[in-house]
Amino acid sequence: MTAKPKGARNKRSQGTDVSPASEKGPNSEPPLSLERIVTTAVELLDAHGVDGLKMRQLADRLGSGAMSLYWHVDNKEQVFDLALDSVLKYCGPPQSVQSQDWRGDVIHMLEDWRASMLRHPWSASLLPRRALGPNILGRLELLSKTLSRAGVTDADLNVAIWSLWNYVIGATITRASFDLSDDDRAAAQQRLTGLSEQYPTIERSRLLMDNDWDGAFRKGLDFLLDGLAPKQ
Amino acid sequence: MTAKPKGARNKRSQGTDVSPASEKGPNSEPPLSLERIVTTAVELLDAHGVDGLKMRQLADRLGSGAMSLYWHVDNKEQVFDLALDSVLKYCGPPQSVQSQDWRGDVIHMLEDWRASMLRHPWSASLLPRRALGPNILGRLELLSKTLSRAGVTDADLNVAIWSLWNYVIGATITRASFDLSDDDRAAAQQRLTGLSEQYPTIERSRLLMDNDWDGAFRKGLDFLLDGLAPKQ
DNA sequence: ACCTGAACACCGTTCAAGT
DNA sequence: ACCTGAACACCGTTCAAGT
Repeated sequence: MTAKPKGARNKRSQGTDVSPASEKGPNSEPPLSLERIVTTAVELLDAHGVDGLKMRQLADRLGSGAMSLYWHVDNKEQVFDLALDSVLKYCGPPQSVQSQDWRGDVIHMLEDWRASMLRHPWSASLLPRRALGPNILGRLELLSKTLSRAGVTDADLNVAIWSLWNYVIGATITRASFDLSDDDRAAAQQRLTGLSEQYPTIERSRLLMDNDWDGAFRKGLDFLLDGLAPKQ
Repeated sequence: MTAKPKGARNKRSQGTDVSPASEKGPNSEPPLSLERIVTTAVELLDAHGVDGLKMRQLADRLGSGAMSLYWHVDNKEQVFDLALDSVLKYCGPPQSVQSQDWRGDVIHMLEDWRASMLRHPWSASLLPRRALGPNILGRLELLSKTLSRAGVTDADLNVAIWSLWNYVIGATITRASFDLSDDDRAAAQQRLTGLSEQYPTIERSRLLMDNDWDGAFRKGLDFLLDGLAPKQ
């Protein structure tokens, strides 16, 4: 329960000639900071997935002793929270000054959200289980404001937001986990072919292969928006 | 790589007077079987969540030595696969003989699917990450067949199925994880209230509380079906 | 204020062995 | 064919201590 540093603070010049970033020099590392911990955690998560993030390995990669992390961070859960939200920052649509195209703005934000999560395939499945960080709250606030301005009533607002949330989360988790396991997917389709008399329809359409995920995502999103918001 | 039993086989009479089912009698347990393992695994998952299932505890609860499980099962992953699919069985709509109401049939199956997963809150988040078992494949086959009969062309079929899948998965995972942590949710809304100048819109609509999840689910589903399938 | 190594509790799984 | 205990490798975290 002792006080701990919260925000990121000191930016230091990077001019000194250290070994290339991919090297694990056992010395001459900059001191630990929340910033460095989160950056490195994201790298490890990208490389090894949710189950592949180990506190010891993370400390090792940062060039510090195994237990030094625990001064900056309460526990592993918090590392997940920070890494997750760090990946969800949104900078807004291209030219944003009170755009008239609310639908375009919504689609831009949601497609960017999905793309950010697909760049870090561990993130989507983590998001529903963790506390909502500032970046994801910022996205929800922006979404609310845009839909509200587009004419969605307060009574319908929460339904609209959660429908879109559900759709984006489901689509991204599914897409990411199918991406993770190409072999598994092929094996599954293979196994399915062996049982083609039990599952003739999905076997015929090759449901588990050859899908236009991006197109399908956009199409379903259009249908939802058609229903959720009044046509202008 | 030695041969192992696959299907469930011997049904044995249960007439002998043993201790009541909730007792952990150290002896007089029936022998291990895939069936018993899966049933007990589901119980433990319901009680303690995904992270709360331990192989030792599972064996203990079954009244057998810690390592006996590994004769019936390859590893913990397989326990997850079996428990997951066991929870997804579908018995079909009420009176099913070639129903004319394809839309009602689809909605019935999807709402039943969602309800089954909500009864076992660990299941939804597991489903996208694991291999597809026979029960979930059966649901997808039925969905394909119904939509196909309703006039969805082969070219549009996969898009339709995945859109619905994404929506159901996203909605259920989100709902289940919010259910799991009532306190956390209240705390989150509380924290949000403290930052109301940063997130005024979602604060005002109390996005994180008081939601009609069932109604929202049904509404979004209707919108999707409107878009995906031709009006009759 | 910041970092560290030793140690603890826990957990999945291998293995050689029992019946 | 089916079950078992001992043992291994691994991992998050506590603690008492260093600078």
